[in-house]
Amino acid sequence: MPTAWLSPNEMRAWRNFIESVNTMWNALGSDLASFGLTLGDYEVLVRLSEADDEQLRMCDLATALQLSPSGLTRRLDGLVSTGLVERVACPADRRVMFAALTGTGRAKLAEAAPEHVASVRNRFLKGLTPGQVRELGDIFETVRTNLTAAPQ
Amino acid sequence: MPTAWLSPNEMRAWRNFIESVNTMWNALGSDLASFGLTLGDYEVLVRLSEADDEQLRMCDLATALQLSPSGLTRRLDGLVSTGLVERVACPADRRVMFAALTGTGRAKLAEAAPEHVASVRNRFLKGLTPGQVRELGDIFETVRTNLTAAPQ
DNA sequence: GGCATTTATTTGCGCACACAAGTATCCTAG
DNA sequence: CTAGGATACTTGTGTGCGCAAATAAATGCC
Repeated sequence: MPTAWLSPNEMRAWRNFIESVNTMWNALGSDLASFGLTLGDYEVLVRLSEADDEQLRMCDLATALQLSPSGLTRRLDGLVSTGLVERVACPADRRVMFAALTGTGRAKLAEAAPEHVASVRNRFLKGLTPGQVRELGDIFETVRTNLTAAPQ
Repeated sequence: MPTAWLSPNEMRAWRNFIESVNTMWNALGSDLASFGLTLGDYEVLVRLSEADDEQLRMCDLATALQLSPSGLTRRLDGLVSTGLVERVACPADRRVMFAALTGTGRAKLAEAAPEHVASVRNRFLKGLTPGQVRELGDIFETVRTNLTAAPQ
């Protein structure tokens, strides 16, 4: 297995990448904290707001968020306790629970979204040219496709 | 505060990015699991191996790894218990502890590194052109600089 | 129709980490 | 040389999440 070391360019890309991700994630999270939301909470609200009837089955939501079933259960517990989301039983299949956006949840998302978008710009996209943004989309489309293709 | 929504290109970049990062992180972690290492453990070994005398002060290591002091203490506990790292008291300043690579730790890193490099290639760099890799380095250098510049 | 299998969710448990407080040590001003 | 503050690390506590097991319900096979 002739595993070449990373080239200088590759090393530079990799190091800058991993160093950025963590910092950026923390920054985005603390920007959202003023709304009483975590990044994870926000993602739930976005997914639900985009869904038909503003609700999703737990398992579909877990998949979309790349979360384990139990992880989603717990994350939802928090959102339910603050009234942003509610659990709705499915009449057609009594195994499934829907996570459904409440009016409060919709309002909270509307309140936080502009700030979050500004945050993404500020923390991530700010200094990049339109060409770089396009390239970034291409690159991570490749990466994403690559990752889902190679399961193991 | 005229916060424009994300353009289609920006949205595409952002979504592909966040969707990739989590999956890639998990993949890299599970690639390392066969060596009994977590990604965090591996990072510790790399940093120590690159340091003078293969040792670093805890606080410097914590900063390098973007970890809280307590987080590093606990992470090191694991590595010490498996014998890959040891704590060494500093004679000059009795407050500080060095984290020092052991022979076992050096060997473990040498064993895991080629596989990890292959993993980074396979999970991340695989489908990218050299031009894209260079661009990636540029982009995340901008992002990283941007993030450290804007503390709040 | 009845039983094994698959699917959906929650609960028990453990791990990794952050924050705050505690302890030890060093540094600086007077 | 001593008091106050800064610095380095660890410990107490709580949170978020994954894995495995438990529960419940649907589905498929005979």
